[in-house]
Amino acid sequence: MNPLDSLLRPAVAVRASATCDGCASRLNGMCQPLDTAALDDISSDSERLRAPAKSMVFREGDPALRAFSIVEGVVKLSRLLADGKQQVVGFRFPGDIIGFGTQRTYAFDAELLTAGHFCRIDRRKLDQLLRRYPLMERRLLDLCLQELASTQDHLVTVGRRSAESRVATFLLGLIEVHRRRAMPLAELPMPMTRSDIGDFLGLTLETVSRTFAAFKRQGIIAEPGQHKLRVLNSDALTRIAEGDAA
Amino acid sequence: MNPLDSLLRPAVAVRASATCDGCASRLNGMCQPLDTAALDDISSDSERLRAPAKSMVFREGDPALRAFSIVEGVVKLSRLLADGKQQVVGFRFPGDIIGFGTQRTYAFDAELLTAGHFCRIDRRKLDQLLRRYPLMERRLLDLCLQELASTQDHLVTVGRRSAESRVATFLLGLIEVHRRRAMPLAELPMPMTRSDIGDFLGLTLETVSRTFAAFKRQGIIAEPGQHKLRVLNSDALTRIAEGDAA
DNA sequence: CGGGCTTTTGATATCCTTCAACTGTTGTGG
DNA sequence: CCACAACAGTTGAAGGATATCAAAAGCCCG
Repeated sequence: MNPLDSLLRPAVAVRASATCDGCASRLNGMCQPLDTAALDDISSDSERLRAPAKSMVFREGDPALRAFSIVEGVVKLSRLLADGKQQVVGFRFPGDIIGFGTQRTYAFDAELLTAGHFCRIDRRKLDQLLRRYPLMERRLLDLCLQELASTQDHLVTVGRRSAESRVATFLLGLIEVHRRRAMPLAELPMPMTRSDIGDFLGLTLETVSRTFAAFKRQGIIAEPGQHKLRVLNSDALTRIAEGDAA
Repeated sequence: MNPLDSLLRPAVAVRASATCDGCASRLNGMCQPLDTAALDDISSDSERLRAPAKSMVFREGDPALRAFSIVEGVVKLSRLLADGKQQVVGFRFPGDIIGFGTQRTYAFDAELLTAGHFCRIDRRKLDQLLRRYPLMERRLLDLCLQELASTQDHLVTVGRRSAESRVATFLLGLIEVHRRRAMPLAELPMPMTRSDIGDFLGLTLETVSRTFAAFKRQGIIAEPGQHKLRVLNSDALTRIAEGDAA
């Protein structure tokens, strides 16, 4: 398992698969094993919606009444700590599914970092679908296991690595997210703030800022504009991520 | 979600449920929703086995040919890093299930810390069972989601807390593990080494040792013998775990 | 009894946090 | 449209928490 997967979702590649259309096509990850009839079911049971940047998709503890498939936008998943700090559990991108599962309530906050566009399906309807199409349940289990594996990877990153290594790992993850989606790699959008990244990596925002500055000085990355990232030397990032100082 | 859950497994309480007998009774967590016929199926499909302390139940990357239900013993789950360090992902106790899922290979090493006693079921047989009893698949998904939630909790612990707070959280988790199993709380077995605990909490073994020493000095805990723990003031632990220095 | 762990404890080093000031950016209402 | 407030990012200096290195003591197994 690749340590970069920390911020990747299950290999929910946005396939250009035919049978899925409209909104349902984006539930791809979930629907992969289904036939056309099933997809029709889902299409009719789900609805699209838009939301502005900085709005909450759902909050930790809210009754988990629906699952969301991200069509457009970047979502930050986080939990609040007693002392007011937050731990960012991950970032989610188009094609990812959030809020699925069988728990009563959501386990974390989901906040949009950019304007967003979702496909939403009611929990009860999802349950019906699961009953009707057992393969979907298997698929959901797969997704969950992959998510578990990537969370464990992230645990390794946060628990045992230097600040430089953590930031390098984060950046490589960002690249991978876009590569898997076959999106242009020249200039990656990076809507999260230094603070978000710090809360994800277990660092302060100052340390993140300094590390970015160092990487820029070394010509490893560039930031051609706000929230835009250009990776100039990903090999160097790989080396740094792997923990060597050499 | 309780931060202590980090080292707890899904609420696989060992119910004194009747229908489950012999080996299958310990697959309780998995079988919970099943009827007697199904349990017979499982009983006949699973086998018991014993293994000595320090033996490996399975290794990261091995083909995931079977799932194990722990009847007796404590198992350490860990992943190896490039630089030779290890990250301990969690500890598992009697009643817990390890190695289940739909992945091709195991995602981590599973090593016995004590002598152990398992119930083992073949992956192919498990798949057949899942096909035959869809409820079991749902149950597996539940387990996975709970595991995910507790891993995220642990992420918070490792990412954002002081050494004292991490150790306190670990100890509270140990208490909770035993409480849930209705085992005697006066003197907890604690088979893991300082090094294991450090690798779990993202600390060095020296820091763990010093923190234990400090807690003993303050009369919060005692170690009446090797690998035995007595918690004298769990309120203090709770306070420390919650991150205050006050 | 001896060898190899594990644990403890000390001294020192270092990485990261904290605190603080300043700059740059964005969005908003006059 | 500009001024200003709020927010995001940068940079510096100092201090602290934890890692690292080292040595000795305790414990278990053969």
